[in-house]
Amino acid sequence: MLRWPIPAGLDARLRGASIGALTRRGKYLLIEVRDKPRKPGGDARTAGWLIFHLGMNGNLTVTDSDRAAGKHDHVDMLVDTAAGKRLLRLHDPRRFGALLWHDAADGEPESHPLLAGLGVEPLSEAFASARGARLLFERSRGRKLAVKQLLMAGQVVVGVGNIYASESLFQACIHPLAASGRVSLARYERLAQAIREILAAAIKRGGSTLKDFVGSDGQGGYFQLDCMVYGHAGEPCRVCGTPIRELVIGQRNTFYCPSFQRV
DNA sequence: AAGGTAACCTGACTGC
DNA sequence: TGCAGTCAGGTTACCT
Repeated sequence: MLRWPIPAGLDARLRGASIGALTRRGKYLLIEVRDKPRKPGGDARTAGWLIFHLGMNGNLTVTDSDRAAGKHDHVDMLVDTAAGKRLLRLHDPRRFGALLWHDAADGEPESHPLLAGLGVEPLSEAFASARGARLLFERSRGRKLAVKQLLMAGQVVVGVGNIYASESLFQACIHPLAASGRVSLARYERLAQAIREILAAAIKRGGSTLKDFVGSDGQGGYFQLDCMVYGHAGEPCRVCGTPIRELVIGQRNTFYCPSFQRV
């Protein structure tokens, strides 16, 4: 049992099928599942999509087919590869992750309830240049929600987790508690640009490893070392020397420089 | 409808 | 050594 039960009958549905396109939406991973052609030489048909979420600590690995399942290994899928039989294994100690099925009969995966309300990809054209700023601006008018919560809600832009929200707001000189509906377009332009830069830098550094995160190469990331505010409560701001402050917004730890991050 | 908050669950760490 | 308490990279569900 992960966040939700794994769909009943999933194993039978996957048996004999093949893997199609691998895509991602926000923090959800999508594996297209294709059925065998009805007759030899026919076209493989999209049966549906496996939707994975890794929660806080989950991981998906490809491992030897005879490797015994360990603690917190929840799902094994036996896959024929060019290198022989391998196991695609879902491991998730904290069980905040999920494995769901979206059937092709229900349309594109974007229509799945968990994906339907997601905002734009931060590194896509839809968030590029002034467009991201305009999205944040327009979608926040009339709202009192703190700007950090707006970022993390994923309804306007996805992928901005707790670390990157604090870091982006620092770079844009915006106080995390600023009412999102009162932030100007000009400041959202700084923020959108900060989000793109911070995420690109984090990707370049292989992500942020606070404890156990590893990337697809099995190596930890180093962006946590570049964080200006996250995890630095009480230390001098690397820009102005003012001690970094920490507060809790929406149950999440938040770090900021009280000197030049303004509401 | 928006906003707050409780919940899901385990492991690592701290302090007594 | 052990036990209790606290805290984590995310997201949904359920109140008001």
